[in-house]
Amino acid sequence: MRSRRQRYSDSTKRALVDVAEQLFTTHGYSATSLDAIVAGADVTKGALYHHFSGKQAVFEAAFERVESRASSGIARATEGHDDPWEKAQAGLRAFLEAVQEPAYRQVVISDGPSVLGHERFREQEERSTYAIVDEIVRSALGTDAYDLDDAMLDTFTRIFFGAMSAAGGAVAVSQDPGAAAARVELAIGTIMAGLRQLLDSSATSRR
Amino acid sequence: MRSRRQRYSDSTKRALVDVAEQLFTTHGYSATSLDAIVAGADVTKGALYHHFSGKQAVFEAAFERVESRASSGIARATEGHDDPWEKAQAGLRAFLEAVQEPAYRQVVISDGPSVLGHERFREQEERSTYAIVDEIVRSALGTDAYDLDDAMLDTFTRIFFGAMSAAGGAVAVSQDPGAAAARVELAIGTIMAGLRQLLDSSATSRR
DNA sequence: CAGGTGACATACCAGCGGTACGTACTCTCA
DNA sequence: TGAGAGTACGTACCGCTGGTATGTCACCTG
Repeated sequence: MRSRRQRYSDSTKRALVDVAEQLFTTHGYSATSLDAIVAGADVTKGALYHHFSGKQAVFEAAFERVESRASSGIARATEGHDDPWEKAQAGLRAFLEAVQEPAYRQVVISDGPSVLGHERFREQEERSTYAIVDEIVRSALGTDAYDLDDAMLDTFTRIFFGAMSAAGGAVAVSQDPGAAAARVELAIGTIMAGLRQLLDSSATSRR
Repeated sequence: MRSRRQRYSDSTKRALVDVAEQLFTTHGYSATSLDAIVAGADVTKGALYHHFSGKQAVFEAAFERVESRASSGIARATEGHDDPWEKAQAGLRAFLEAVQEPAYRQVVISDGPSVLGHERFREQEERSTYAIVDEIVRSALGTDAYDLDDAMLDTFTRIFFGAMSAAGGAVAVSQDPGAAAARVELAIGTIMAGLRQLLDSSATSRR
């Protein structure tokens, strides 16, 4: 059992991240002031600077939470699929769902890259959603029969991840997200089917 | 001939955008102060606020310039190709070149979305680089034989544009950009070939 | 129970974007 | 041609923001 002091500390920290996530989501990073955050959490700046090194660190905490929520949702959707191509479809569907959440759109997609810097942003992503995509791509394309080396598999992951992110953004701003998501699934499904067919045929001819 | 006053006015405005583009490129949007911009252009804030409504408007002017440079480079590369699939390859290559320019990476890719907002950012893009990709996609997939409606063509454009952007980012940060670009060309080329083959076969079977 | 330390609160600062206002130059037209 | 209007700035200032320095008090430990 943590000490009483520790429990108080944890709760204020959590309150700060709670409020920060909400304000960052609704107003964006630069339009959210530290004063607003500490006022919402009912503490003062002293408390905030005791727990975090600055505004960016608060953002980072909120960012991690939003992203881990999204990635765990996707991971759950991809479980229990044996066929990698089916798994890819399920993952894509879950990804398109996750990207609709306002917090994800604002905090991760919109503010994430510029606030954390592309470097750190990529590090974060590679440990969550990107990792899932990478795993799917490798299970689908990484067989010896296709003869793709590591760098090429990486390239394919990057491409698919970029395609999904862009498509997700389009779905999110669409008037009819359901129809848009269906189109995206169809389009990417077609691309995957074509890729699969091509790789299969070249694999047999090489044999 | 414009009046003497007009010429003076134009030159200071251009000087402001020149300096702003450079500072935004090297330090990013938020780390660039208006004081630094006006000092670099050797004027005062009064001049800046006479020509622009604020910091964001200055950024927008720099943004448009950087992007039009990039898109005109891509447009030039795609000229004179009859076969749409060849045109696509040439466009992709030029895109991967353009994305390496520091100004494009920082101003357009990194700061663009969050500073302008995704809404305005997309409007800008749809009038330049995105429009080129859209045109290529439509010339390649928009034939009656493939039976894709307008919304599906839009979806494919979004997907390819996202894939190219992500791939371009990866190329830009790579230690060996040349090799990375070659891998991207190969990967996207494979995807396009597979898509083409699949669409061709389903088009003939439908006939 | 005395000293140390963790968990904040308070007061303050420099720098930032933005504004109000002043001024000099130039173009227009009676 | 010269007086008024408008353009193209310069100067001075303001409120707010992120960040810091320092104080205070509850709690834990020996």
